[in-house]
Formats: sequence, structure tokens, C-alpha cells
Amino acid sequence: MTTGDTPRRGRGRPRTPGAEDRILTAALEEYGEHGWAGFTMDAVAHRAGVGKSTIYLRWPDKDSLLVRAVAARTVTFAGIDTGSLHGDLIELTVRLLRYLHSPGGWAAIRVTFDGASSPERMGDFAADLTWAHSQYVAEICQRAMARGEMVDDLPTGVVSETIYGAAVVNALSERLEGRQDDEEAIRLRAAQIVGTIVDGLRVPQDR
Amino acid sequence: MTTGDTPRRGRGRPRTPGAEDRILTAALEEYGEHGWAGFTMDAVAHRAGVGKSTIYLRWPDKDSLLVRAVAARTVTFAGIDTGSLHGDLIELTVRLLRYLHSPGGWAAIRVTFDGASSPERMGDFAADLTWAHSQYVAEICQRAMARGEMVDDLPTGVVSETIYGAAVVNALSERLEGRQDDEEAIRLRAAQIVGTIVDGLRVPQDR
Amino acid sequence: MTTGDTPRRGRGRPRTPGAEDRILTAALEEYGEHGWAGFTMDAVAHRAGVGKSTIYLRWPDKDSLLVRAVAARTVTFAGIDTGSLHGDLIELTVRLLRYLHSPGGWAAIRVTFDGASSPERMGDFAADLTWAHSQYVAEICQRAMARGEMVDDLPTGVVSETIYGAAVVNALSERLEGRQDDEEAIRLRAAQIVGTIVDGLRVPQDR
Amino acid sequence: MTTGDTPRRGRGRPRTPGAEDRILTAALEEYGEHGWAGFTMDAVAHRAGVGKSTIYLRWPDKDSLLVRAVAARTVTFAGIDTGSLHGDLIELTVRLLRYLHSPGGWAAIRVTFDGASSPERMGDFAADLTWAHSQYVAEICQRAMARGEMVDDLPTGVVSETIYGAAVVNALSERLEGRQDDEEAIRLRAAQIVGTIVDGLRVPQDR
DNA sequence: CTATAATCGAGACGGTACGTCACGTCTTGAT
DNA sequence: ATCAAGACGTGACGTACCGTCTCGATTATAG
Repeated sequence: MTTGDTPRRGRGRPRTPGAEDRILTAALEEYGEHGWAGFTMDAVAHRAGVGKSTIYLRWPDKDSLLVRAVAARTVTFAGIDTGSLHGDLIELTVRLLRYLHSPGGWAAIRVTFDGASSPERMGDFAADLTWAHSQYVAEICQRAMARGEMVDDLPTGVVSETIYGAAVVNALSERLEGRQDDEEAIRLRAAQIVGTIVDGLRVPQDR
Repeated sequence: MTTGDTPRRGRGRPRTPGAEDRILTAALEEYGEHGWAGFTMDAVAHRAGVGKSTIYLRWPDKDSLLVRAVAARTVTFAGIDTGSLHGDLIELTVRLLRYLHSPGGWAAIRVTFDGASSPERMGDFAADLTWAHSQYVAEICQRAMARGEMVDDLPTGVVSETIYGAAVVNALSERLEGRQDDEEAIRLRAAQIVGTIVDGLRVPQDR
Repeated sequence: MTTGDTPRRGRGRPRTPGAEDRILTAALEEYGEHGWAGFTMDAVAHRAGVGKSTIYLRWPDKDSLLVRAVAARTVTFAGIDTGSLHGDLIELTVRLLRYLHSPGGWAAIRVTFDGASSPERMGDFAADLTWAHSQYVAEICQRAMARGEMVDDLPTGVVSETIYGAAVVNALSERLEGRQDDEEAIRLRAAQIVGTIVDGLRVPQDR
Repeated sequence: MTTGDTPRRGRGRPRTPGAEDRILTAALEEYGEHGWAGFTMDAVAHRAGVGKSTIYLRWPDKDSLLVRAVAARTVTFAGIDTGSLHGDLIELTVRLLRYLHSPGGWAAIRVTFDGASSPERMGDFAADLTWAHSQYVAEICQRAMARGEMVDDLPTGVVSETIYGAAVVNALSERLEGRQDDEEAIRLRAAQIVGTIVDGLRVPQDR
């Protein structure tokens, strides 16, 4: 996920090992503190204790730096398997909400939407990220279908859209209302969202 | 929601009638084509065939212009009442998807997320918009609860988050995948989303 | 000699009248104080109380600015006519030495030599300046020839080369030795130079 | 005048024999082609087929390299003695013109004037060079005075300024006018310059 | 024959200035 | 009073070069 891949083939002074990380961290911090406006390459360089040239040696421009900074801090939600559809989705949603409520997660959201507007500049990060998210849900659903727990006449994409979407909008409204949701609030919201999706809104008629 | 408030009668040359509209249109077009970076006041002025002063006489800065341009194209989803929860939500979701897949709707999404990141500059619009969306769902849910059609131990905010979120992410993935959903695709997706929310994912056990 | 020629045809805000002068003055001062290294566009802009764009609106780059700054302060030596060859040349040489010993004159020398090395960048200033200098001498010589005061089998170019060259090298050695020639020293040197050229070095044999 | 001073025997890999020369040559060529601006250490290193460290092991900075490059190609005009003032000066002037019309001589002129502008960085070379030139003339003049051939109430500095200056300005105008003086043109000009200085401009009154 | 050490080509590094571009302000003459 | 045009001060952009540094490779002397 880093720029990496450089096999370091010898000739010339090698790139300073720590620099990559320090720059990405500085970038995320600056972005978090000042937003896109006020997100300055000079400030990032200064905060990372690095010259601008060192940054531009690694990333071609401001957009790319931010995208990579976000990508480098992307978390994975793979490997969830509690044994039940409800349990799996709860676990996934809790982790998702936790992430999206963090500065890095919010930055990922913004970069994703920016990326969808100008794919030539922000590259494939957005597509990769949303595809990864849809996969987590797909795996959970496939297991649930195999267990006969879940209807099988529904593309899993709808489920991932619904869960991912609910989490994104929840993070959005947290920011707009100036809330700071704690772990308890997150767990409650996850339960409500998953409950709606698994059990539906209809009043149970006979049970 | 218009520029308004300043009736601007009195002495002197009156403001050129068409200008307001041409500027807002030009702004949306530029934003749609080039994204936030590459969205230039000079370009907007040029495309609208207008001097920069004419713009700055009406809006204080770039953010405000963009917010107003988006707001001027905002649509309302009020007044839906088909008689059933399922019917209401389908109608709402169809309209929502149609809007968010349009250039103006996509711009509204982006402005909303930008606004949440820098509320001091353009936060009010985002808050107003999301609040309005949550109200449409709230009204529908309250009527459904009164009819006994829907569980009443769930805050309506969860429902609006889920529907609005699913629609937003659907618009996002349409762009990322380069799709161009037609009316049929939209109706199908709306049915799937609302089905999931109203009926849930569980296999009906006895019916 | 200024950038000028702009007939100021109306449309748009006119260029700030004083700016041109303030920038040229600031440029010469910065150049005089810090030399070519340490001659910074930002510093010139700051000293002139002007933005960099205002400078780049008028001159395409650093070289051009310096050339024009020097050119704008170029002095003329036209109109010398004391009635005798000796008197004319003394007057010319005194003025020339005075000028070349001043900061502006020294800057003119440097720009001239730079210009001869890269004519595509420094343009025609160097050629114009040396041509003008040769003309002053040519006029003086032609009058002297007409009066029968001077040999007429010699191109006047040699005379101007000799006088201009002596003055340039005199200014050079003043700087290298850290001298600060006063008016008296200048007049003495002028007399010696012109004496050498008019009367020659040979011992007068019979007079 | 070479890099010298450090005999550099002892252990370790000895300095590559040809490097010194290749670097100085490359430096003069780059300087000649692009002038001071556009005279780049990287370009010199590349043209000499050498790493930058190899250059910086020998000279502390750009100024020093250039000064040394010029100094290494400096020619001497010592040992002229034809028996007459006129003959000596002709010989000196011819050699001087030949040198100053060559790339190395022109570079020496430029370095001299640059050095006079920032003596702390490269002043010594300029002072040494001009002092050497004045000595050649001084010797010639002293012999001429001893022979009673030349007036003795004139400091020899004036003569050297005049001759050196005329040669410098002649080289300048050759470049400005795009001429390429051949040996014949040089001899003619030398004769004219020396004639002016030895015999003066006055019409011989009785002969 | 091995250890030590200076030099080499390559090129990344922190810094500083370049020339460009956009923002939001301003100043003009015209409407 | 508003308009189109466009110059203004400010400040970030991405590039280029300086002089330093770090690397692995090379080439000598010293033990």
C-alpha cells in the first residue's frame, strides 16, 4: 500500500528509511487540522522535517500524497466470522463506524468522493477501497446464504451499499452536529442499523 | 435559498437580469468538469461572460458561490404519501437516486462532505440539506407507525441514514464504475434497497 | 528607455503609475548591495512594496528586469562641444569616469558583459550602449578632423575603444583595490588618459 | 595556480589522473556556452563524466571551480623585448587581443568583472590577473624611459589601463557584432591602438 | 593476503529561489 | 449603482540547483 516496491538496487544514496512514514503522518495531521484548504506542501515538509524535494521525489503532486497517506492508514475488515449473519454484520458495522469516526477514516471518505470526481488525478484508490468494502459484506452474506440464514434472491451489493452507506452518513452527521460518539453510542447505532437490515421494519405479525 | 435578501431598487444601474443564473450554471458546470481543484473563479466568470466583480458583488467567496449554485438546483422530496410504508419509501428512494445520479445531485453530495470538513466556511448548507432529508423519512415513518405498519422502538434517524446512505454509495459506485444507470436500473435498485430495509434479510420462516 | 510605449487604451485597471519606477530602483539597490548572487526577485518585490506578479507582468524574468533597471538609469554624454579636441575628450572622459564609478555605471558594465555572453537573454542593451558610446567619440573626432586638429587616417572606433576601455578598466581597478576616487582623482586620471591619447607617449623632440 | 598543495600520497585510492583536467575543461565549456546563469555543477559533472563528489573534493564551491578553470588557462605575456617601445607594445597588444578573443580569454574577462563585484568570493583572482597585466606594461615602459624614448612624467598605470582597456572593449564589440577577427584584423587593430597611444592623435605640425 | 583507507559514480537530502497561477480586492471608463 | 476588463498584494504551487550526505564499488598502501 506504500509507494514502495523499490528493490533498492544499489547506485546512489538510498532513500532515507524513516522519511516516507514521517511525511505520510505529517500529511494526515496537516489535513486533519486544517482541511484541504490550508493543507500545504511546505507545511507538510516542515512538519516532517524534510525538504520539499524529498516529497516530490516520491509523489508527483499534492493529490497523490494525500491519497497515499490515506491509503497507507487504511484498515482491513477481513476475517470476521462469528457464526451468524447478525453477529458478523454487527462486528463489521462496529469496526466500520469506529474507523469512519476516526480522522483517518474521515479522510478516506473525502478522498474517495474526490477520487470519484476526478479519477485521472486520484487514481484507483477510491475504486479499490469501495471494492474491498463490498467484498467483506459479500463473504459474510455468502456464508449466511449457505447456512440458509438469508434470502438468496438479492445481490450482495445492495447489502454492502446499505451498511457502508449508513455508516458513512452516520459519520457525516456526527461531524455536522458536532457530536463525538463513544464506543457505547457506536455499538448502539450498529445494533440499530444491522437490526433494520436483518429483521426489517415490519411489525412481526405472529410469533 | 436564492441570493436574495437585497432587493436592490433605489438609484443606479440595476443588476443585469440574466447574470445570476448564468453564473450559477457556469459554476456548476466548471465544478462538474474539473472538480474542486481546477474550479476557478476566473473560469466561471469567463464562461458566464461576466466580469469577476459581478460575481463578487453577489457572493462573498468561492465557497459561497458553489454552495449557492448547488442549493439553487436542490430538489425537494416533500409530499410523498402513497398510503403504505413500502410505497412511500420506494417513491422516496427512486426520486433520491434519480437526483443523486444527476450532476446537480452529485455536486450536492460533494459540497455536503466538503462542508462537514470545514463547517466554518460552508457548514450550514450541509446541515440544512441532511436535516431536510431526515425529515422526509421521519414523516413517512411516523405515518407508518400510526398505521401500525412499522416497529416503533427504532429512532427514525436510523432509517434515513440507511436509505440516504445507500443512495449516496450507489451514486458513488456508479461513477467509480463508469456506469450510467437508466430509469429501470434505478427502480430496480430502489426496490432492492427498500425491500432489504422493510422486510429484512432473514428467510421468512412460516408464511 | 523604459518598458513603456503602452498607450494605455482604457479597459481594465491601469497599471499603478509609481510601480515601474519603484521596482527599477529597488532592483538596482538590491543588485548594488548583494551582487548578482543574492539578487532576489522576492527581495526586490518586498523592497518596492509590490507583489511578484506585478514585476512579472512587466518583465519576463530576472535578467530582463536587471537590464531594464540599468538601462533606465543610463546617462547620456551627448552635446559636448568645448571647441577643442583636447577639451572635448577631457569633458567626455570625466563624465564617463564619474558614471562608471557610480553603482549604476558599474551595474551597466556588468550587464554589458553579461549581455555579450548571452545575447538571446540580455537582448540588445549591450549593443545599444556600446554603440551610443562610440557615437559620442565619433562626433567629437569628426569635428576635430574638420578643424584640422586631428589625424584623419584613423577610424574613430579605435579612439572610442581606447577611451571607453581605459575608463572601464579604471573602474575595475578602483573596485579591486577598494579605492573610492573623488572628483579630483577623476579629473587627474582623465587628464592623463586624454593626454596619452592626444599627445602620445613619445618624448617631444623639438619644440 | 593548480589545485595542488595537497600532494596526497599515503594510503587510499589515488585521485583519478585525468579527472582534474576534464572537470576544468567541462567547466569552461559550460560557462562559455551558458554564461554564469545556466552554469550548473551537475552539468559540469555530467559533461566531465564524473560524480559531483569528485568535484567538491577538489574545490569548495562553484566560484572556486570557475576561477581555477579560468586561471588554469591563463597565459603569460612576460619576456617581450623587441628593443623599441613601439615594437614591444605592438607585440603585447597582439598577444593580448589574440588571448581575449579566445574562449578562455573571454571567460577570464567575465570572471574578472564578476570577481570585482563580489571580492569576498572570488576577488583574489581578479586582482592577481589585473596586477600581472599592469606589470607587463610597466616593464616595457621602464625600459623605454631608460632609453629616453618615452615621457617620464606619467604613471605607467595609465598606459596599461589604456591598452588593456582597448583590448577588452575590442573583444566585447567583436562578440556584440558577431565578428570573428582573424590574425590580420588583430594585427591591424593592434597597430592602430598602439599608434594612437605612442604617437597621439594630433596632426604632426612640422616634419 | 588481508585490513585499512581514500576516492569514485550515483543520486537522495534540506534548503532556497525560481516563474506560474489563483484568490479576493482594487480601479478604471462605460452603461 | 453596476458592469467588463484587468492590474494589484498575497501566498502556494511544482521545478531546479546548491552544497552535503550516504551508499556500494574500486584501488591503492600497510601490515
